Amino acid sequence: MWRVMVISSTPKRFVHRSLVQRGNFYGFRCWIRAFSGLSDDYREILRSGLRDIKLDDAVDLFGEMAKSRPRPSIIEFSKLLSAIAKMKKFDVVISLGEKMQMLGIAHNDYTYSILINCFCRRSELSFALAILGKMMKLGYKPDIVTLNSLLNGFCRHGKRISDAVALVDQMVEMGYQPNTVTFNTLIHGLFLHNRVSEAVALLERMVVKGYQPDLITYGAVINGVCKRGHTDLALNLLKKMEAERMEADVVIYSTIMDGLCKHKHVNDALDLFSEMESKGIRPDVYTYSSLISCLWKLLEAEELYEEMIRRSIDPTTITYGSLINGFCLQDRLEEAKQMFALMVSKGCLPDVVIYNTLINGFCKSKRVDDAMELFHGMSRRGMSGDTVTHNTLIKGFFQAGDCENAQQVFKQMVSAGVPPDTMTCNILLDGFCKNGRLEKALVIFQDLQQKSEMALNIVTYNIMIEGMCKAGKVEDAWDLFNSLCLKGVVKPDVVTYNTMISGFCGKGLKQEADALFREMKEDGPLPNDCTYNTLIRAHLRDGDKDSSAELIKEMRSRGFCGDASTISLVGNMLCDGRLHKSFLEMLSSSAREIVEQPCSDQ
DNA sequence: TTAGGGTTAG
Repeated sequence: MWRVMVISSTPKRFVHRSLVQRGNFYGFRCWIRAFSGLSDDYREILRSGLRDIKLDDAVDLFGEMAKSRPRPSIIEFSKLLSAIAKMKKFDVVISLGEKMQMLGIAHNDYTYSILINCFCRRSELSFALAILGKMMKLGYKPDIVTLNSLLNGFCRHGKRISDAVALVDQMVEMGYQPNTVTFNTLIHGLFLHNRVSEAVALLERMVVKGYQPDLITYGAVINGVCKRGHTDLALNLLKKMEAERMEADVVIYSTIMDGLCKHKHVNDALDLFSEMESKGIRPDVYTYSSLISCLWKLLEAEELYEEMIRRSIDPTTITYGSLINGFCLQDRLEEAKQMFALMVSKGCLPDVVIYNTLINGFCKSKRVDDAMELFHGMSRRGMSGDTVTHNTLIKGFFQAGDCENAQQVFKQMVSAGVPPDTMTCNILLDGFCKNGRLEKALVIFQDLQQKSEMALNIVTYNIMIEGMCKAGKVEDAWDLFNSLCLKGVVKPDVVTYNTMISGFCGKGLKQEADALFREMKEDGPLPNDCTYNTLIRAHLRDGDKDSSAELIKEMRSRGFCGDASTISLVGNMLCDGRLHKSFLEMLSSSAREIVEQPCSDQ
């Protein structure tokens, strides 16, 4: 509707001076007038400021307000729209805004501003700009709030971060004073577009220009740098806050600890945990959940769980999820299930992620039946699986060699209206290839390429190239590899090259493998340990000691070493006298241990 | 009555 209709309004401002001067008495009359015709319940909801209102109730209230005569003022409508916008139901706000239009309820600058915000949050910038134009035509000058909303729209939009930066400059030129929200929005936008150094620079410029960054500003920057592994920078920012006498809170500390843990500085994280406590900042459920999720390999995770219970910090679904995931990763499935039962007994409702974690754990442990039982348990609770649930089960059945049930789950997924994604396709293709049904995979692959809109990624092609190579169809694989290079839509990665090189080696096409390796070094992805090991084994099997030695040298110089199968091959060749002991020493330091051991019979 | 936004799980 907005697409064809330009919203109209009366430019009159509602608050009249005489009305204000008459004070409370007149205000009371207005109050009565505003709510007459509404049921008592709704009057109460409006009076209480719409806190904790549910979406359905809000929409019903809108209907009542629209029907009641005389109608409540536009201010009441704007409060309601704002409450729905806070629930992030932007599409609902937009459609109610359209309804107001149809019912002849005139918008004002606040409702326009809310609508601009909603269109921006939905990345529908053109509509936001159209409303802005309409608003200005009616004589409303956009204020900093409206402009910040618009800025947020530019920041969230895929390609318009430069426009966002330009908008701020324009705002200043037009005499607007940017505020902390302006800067925070722009900083957040820069991070969304991975422009880390510009975001950090903006924080510094803020300080230079005399704007005091707030906890949100620091939090956003610290989070942005931590997620990208720059934990040193985060710790420096923490020091800077201290220097500015700004007290970091539990969120800032938790964010840095999470970053440290995820980037393998667990001890630093635990130090920071002590530092935080010594400053009297109490860890909360986020702090504990984050630490537990990072420390699942260690006993500390379970200890931390007990500690938080002792300190009366209530675990959430996410805390339990981290613990359950930890047990699953260690294949301690019974304990995972016990934890699941514990969380349910404590009244913490499992969500789809919890189920997916457990289902994944059982599938990985080749217990697909138990995984299916959990899946049925979900239905009994009135929950339905999402794309991840189905992907996990399909993969589980394929890994158990059960193509029929894998297909069955896929069919169920489609009939239940759960949208398959690229991962689903990759799992299906890989499953059929690995279960000796390349032909079936090829049919699906062709359909996907010709008849569907599904975006295939490099993993899809890697799966097919590997499938073809393993089935001995190296020429077909090579055609597919070359078609990738020709089309240029998806770029071959190191795995693509490794798979193809391995395919050539497997067919004894060593020259082709070498040629591809050279091509890779000139104009492709960086070779990794797998590339070298594949080639080294091929050359060793061919008895080409010189080339093998050369490759080993090159591999070691790049910081890689022989993998298990290369070491085992060399070990065997050493035993039957085809190789000299020095070869093994060349491969890796850990390989020397094998030299000391007696040769196996193989 | 309008805006931004920092922490946790598959």
